[in-house]
Amino acid sequence: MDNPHYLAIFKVVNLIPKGKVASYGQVADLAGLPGRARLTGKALGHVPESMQVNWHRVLRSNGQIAFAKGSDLAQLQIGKLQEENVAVINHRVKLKAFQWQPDMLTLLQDLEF
DNA sequence: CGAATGACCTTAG
DNA sequence: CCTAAGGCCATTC
Repeated sequence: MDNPHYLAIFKVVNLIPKGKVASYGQVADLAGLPGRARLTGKALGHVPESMQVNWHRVLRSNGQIAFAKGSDLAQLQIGKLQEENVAVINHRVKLKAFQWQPDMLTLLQDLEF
């Protein structure tokens, strides 16, 4: 893990409140990496074990789970989401009800560049 | 060095 | 709902 952007990404992901979710693209934007959603996915696949990141709160822009249906990771993610009372129907969550709406002011404080 | 490959996104038809 | 085309880019082969 030597990409300097990974840290910013992890930081943003950990700001997503319990019970809410965000998309890869949204995370990338907030981390100062507009248009680089793929990098978010990349980063989440390389989380150092010394770190704890709430990767399960990150979904595709349409609310779908990013992993193949039935895969171990997909099951794990769905389980973790349901523990937080986020309903996952048909491999997808209803964004209208759960998507995170960050408050930019407090967000900037937490990020402190 | 070129080609393929993703935990992606958006627009258009 | 589905496909296709463009964008994006670190990694791996």
